[in-house]
Amino acid sequence: MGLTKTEIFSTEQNQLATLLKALAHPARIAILQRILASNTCICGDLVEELGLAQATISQHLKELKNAGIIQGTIEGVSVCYCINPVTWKLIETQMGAFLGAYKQEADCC
Amino acid sequence: MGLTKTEIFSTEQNQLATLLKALAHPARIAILQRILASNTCICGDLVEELGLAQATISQHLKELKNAGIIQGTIEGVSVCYCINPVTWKLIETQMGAFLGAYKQEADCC
DNA sequence: TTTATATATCGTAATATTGCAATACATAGT
DNA sequence: ACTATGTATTGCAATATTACGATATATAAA
Repeated sequence: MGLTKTEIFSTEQNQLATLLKALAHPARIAILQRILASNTCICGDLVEELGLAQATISQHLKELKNAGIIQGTIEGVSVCYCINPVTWKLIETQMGAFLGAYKQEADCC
Repeated sequence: MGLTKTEIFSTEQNQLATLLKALAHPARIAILQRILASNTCICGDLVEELGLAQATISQHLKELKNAGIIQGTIEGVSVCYCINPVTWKLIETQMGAFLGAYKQEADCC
């Protein structure tokens, strides 16, 4: 146990859950907001700006990369990260469909 | 360690992360989709339809309830669950702002 | 009151996540 | 080659999550 039973759910359910899990940490939200705010690559900077150790931030960046949410390019000594537009669009689409499925009708509870 | 450093992030970052975390499991997405599909309360039913033990589903329902995403009303022997419209709206707003902050400009990476 | 049914809680095992120090790696400049 | 700088990886401790059997609780029906 302690292992999610992915096999009993649909591919879309698992995919959306995986994407949301990658977003579901304040440090990763902060990292993404920092990238979004600059509207371009972010090279370095992140370690000084967030109050976390360099190893911790590198780990969060790796998770975002693994989920396909960001992509990195080596730029000399440092690495530049930016949003992966394809995955971002996917999140918007899947999340939009999920959230939009709620039609607020008569209150029942 | 093993404990998220919530104190170094903003209230909004922590709130969004908490809400997304509650959604970030295929079983909980499936539960919510089941409620959304019926467009009304769901009383019972969930245990037979998902392939998880009753205790496990009850635990997932509790997490969704704790996050304020669903609300339950005792209806005789069973309990009826439905979407909490306030929280659902909050998720839509916060997530919309977060995702909408991405303006796809020139590719840099 | 007893029984049946539905849901919640407890306890526990397996696994995952978070955070960081230490260290490795990789590139730029000297 | 050596050094400095930025990032990744490793190893580990603390904590959280997932799943479920067993059991408790609560209401309805007999």
